[in-house]
Amino acid sequence: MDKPMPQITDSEWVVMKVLWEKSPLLNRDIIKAVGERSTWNVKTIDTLLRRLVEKGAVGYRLINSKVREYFPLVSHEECEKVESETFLKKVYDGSVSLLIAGLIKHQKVSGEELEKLKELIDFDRKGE
Amino acid sequence: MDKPMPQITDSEWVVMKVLWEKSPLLNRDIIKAVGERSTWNVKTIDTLLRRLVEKGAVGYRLINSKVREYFPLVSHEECEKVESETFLKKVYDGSVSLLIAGLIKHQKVSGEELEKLKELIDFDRKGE
DNA sequence: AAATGTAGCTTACAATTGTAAGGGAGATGT
DNA sequence: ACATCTCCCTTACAATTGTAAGCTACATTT
Repeated sequence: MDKPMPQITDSEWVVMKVLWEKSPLLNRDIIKAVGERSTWNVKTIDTLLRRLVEKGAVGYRLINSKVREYFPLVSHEECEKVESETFLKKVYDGSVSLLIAGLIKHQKVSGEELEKLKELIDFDRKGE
Repeated sequence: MDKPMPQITDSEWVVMKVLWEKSPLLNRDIIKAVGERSTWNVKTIDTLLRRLVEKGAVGYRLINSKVREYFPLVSHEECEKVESETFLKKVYDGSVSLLIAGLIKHQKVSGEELEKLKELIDFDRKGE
């Protein structure tokens, strides 16, 4: 019964992140929150939201005949996973090791982050 | 004098990877190598290559008046970096820790990879 | 030299994406 | 009740992308 995950574009991700953070939200609250994270025109945000509804990534409940409460229909985790897989495959042929090596090479990993990372790894290994 | 990095699409990445692996290459060799990694029609690969030349991501030398030898004009590393940054920003607000946590959560990191990863990290830290 | 193959140039064409404008109908303020 | 505001629906429109086909001119083979 799984529908294929809808394709969520870069711009749409911004809207989704707002809804994943807190939902349900009214249109105006979405506009406001997205507005803080972008310079898009209200109409543009409107379009993004509408497209997300069309794609089945966002749903809503009617509050009254004209006002809706929006909420995500796809989970943050699921979308993260799909995006990560696509990216990994495209750039690193699916190899996480290569990805990490790349991040380090490009100095995307600070010393502090390396520490956290080690903790994460150690924590994860206990579960094996 | 840096030109802005050309935008390289998903399909184009496949062609670039072939050229990064080995170059210069003749058209037919590119067709062959890409053909092994996709089901695209020759004409499609042709178009991708042409677009890459237009974008300035690929250059060529004339071997004779009709045959060219192609090679990358943008480095693998630079492109990796741009893609990684775009992806990180889009999905994880730029946080590498969140990315790693996500990869682990989605079980993209095998036990074996965790080991390699630790080595990488330890190696990297020696350089600090 | 004629035939054939190969590569490059031009064109195609729909879907997706980024970025919005216009209009109408119900909700709300005064 | 009238004006105004919100919100939703329809439409726009160019650029990019995926996916090719057709034509042409050298190059190579016989």
